[in-house]
Amino acid sequence: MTTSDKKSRILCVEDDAQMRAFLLAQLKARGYYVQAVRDGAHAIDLAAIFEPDLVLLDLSLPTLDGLSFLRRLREWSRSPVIILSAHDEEPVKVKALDQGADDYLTKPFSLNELLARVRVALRRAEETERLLNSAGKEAQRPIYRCGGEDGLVVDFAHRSVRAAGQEVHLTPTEYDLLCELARNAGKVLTHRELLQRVWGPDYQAENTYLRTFVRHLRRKLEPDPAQPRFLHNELGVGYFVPPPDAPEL
Amino acid sequence: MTTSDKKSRILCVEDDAQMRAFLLAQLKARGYYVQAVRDGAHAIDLAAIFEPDLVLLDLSLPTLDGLSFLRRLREWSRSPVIILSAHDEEPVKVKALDQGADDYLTKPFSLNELLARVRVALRRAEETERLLNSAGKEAQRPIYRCGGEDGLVVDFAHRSVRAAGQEVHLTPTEYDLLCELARNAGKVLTHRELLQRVWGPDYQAENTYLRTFVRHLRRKLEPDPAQPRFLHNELGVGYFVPPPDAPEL
DNA sequence: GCATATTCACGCAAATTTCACACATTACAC
DNA sequence: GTGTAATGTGTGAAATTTGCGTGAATATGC
Repeated sequence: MTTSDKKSRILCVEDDAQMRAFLLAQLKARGYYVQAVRDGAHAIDLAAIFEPDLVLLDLSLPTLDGLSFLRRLREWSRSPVIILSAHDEEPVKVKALDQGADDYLTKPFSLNELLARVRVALRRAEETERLLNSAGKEAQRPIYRCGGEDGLVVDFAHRSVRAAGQEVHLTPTEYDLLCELARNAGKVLTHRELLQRVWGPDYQAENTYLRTFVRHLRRKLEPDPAQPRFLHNELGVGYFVPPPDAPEL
Repeated sequence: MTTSDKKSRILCVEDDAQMRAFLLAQLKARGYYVQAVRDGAHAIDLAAIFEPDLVLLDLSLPTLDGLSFLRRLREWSRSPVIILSAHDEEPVKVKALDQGADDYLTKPFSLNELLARVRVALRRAEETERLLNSAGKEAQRPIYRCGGEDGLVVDFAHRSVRAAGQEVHLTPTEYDLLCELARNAGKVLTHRELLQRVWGPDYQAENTYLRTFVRHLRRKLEPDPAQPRFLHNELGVGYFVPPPDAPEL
């Protein structure tokens, strides 16, 4: 085994107590550092503190279901997620995978296969980690800030947005769109890219959606929506937001 | 009209002719750039030339079986690999995953699930690509630079152009034309070539378009449009831009 | 019923296409 | 050499098409 000596951290989000105990035991026996939690709401808090290298996620959860948890997590974390579900329906799988899951196993599953897929996910994550470190790392900032004190601030972890110092409420789709732009600040994202990432792969031609939501965002964020400071259009190509302010020292 | 969303490249290694044709058709219909090949020995050669972003791999192949191909590929490539196999035995799955495969689907599989898992793999790969670019700074970002500090700079990744230190706005067609020239800097591109690549194969005779857009570009980029420094004409042949500056040491 | 998402149609601005013509360069004749 | 046609190139400005912002109407879900 040529892996680093540091234990990989696995967060296990599972409703069923028996299954939870089983996974906990098996994973710990393989030398992983495991935390288990029962419902989605707690899982979000725990994920922020624990910073897992991998998440095992049951889809049917109390308080906050698996897919919602996944979406929340993906707003600020790229940790791989393996879904463990009792449902074998194709549309559910496709949806989960498109919303950011890395793998999907149907219960009952083979323990050895699960372990193999865990190794795959951790192997990938470790690879990108190594690439980043060798290239001169720059961790993704958990906050986008632009335009100084009375400018625009997006806090990915808290899912909150401030404009001109005021907290602004955004609907889920509005927030997702803004996130996508803010995470690629300074780069023009094409209509296709935005539609695919926010609405999914079947909506790549629905330019009307984009226009509508861009308008909503501008109404809520821009001092003067007719002359955008943050949400710029590149005619015939797509949209972009300015690169973030240089962090002060 | 050319919308330059670069297609993802998929290599499909599959024994069965019918399945191969099916995958080829379905993937092409989704806008991927696909190459298909019948056996493992040829697949290795093709992978080296084609440089796929993703490999779909059948396990049972003539001349060189799937797992051997996978091991050979992994000696020099990190491209994600999805196994498509008729075998559902757990030990085979585990072995394939541990030898470097990223996913494993058992035939018969649902097309939509395969497509979703293809998207997952490509999404991951693209993410690490993006992280590398932002971390490695401009070192590996493709850029055309010519004429020193107050010269011409084209940043292909950000779709931005600077001339004489000033950011310049280009329309889609203007940008596409400049890109085509900058990508082949130092080489004269004929009228036909340029028209074909920017406007499409039906416009090879529309020399007026070229003249108009060359003029627009010169107005925006050249200090003195009447005496071009960057956008030169080869009388009776076509246009070209000078070779890029030698990278400083 | 309220908040959110989807869909539609119109006016305006930007980008592309099209046109008429001026200016160069080459080729050939004388 | 000079003159002249032929071809190719640069120019300005119209006509046309396309894309975006907008308000508002209609679904959908809690």
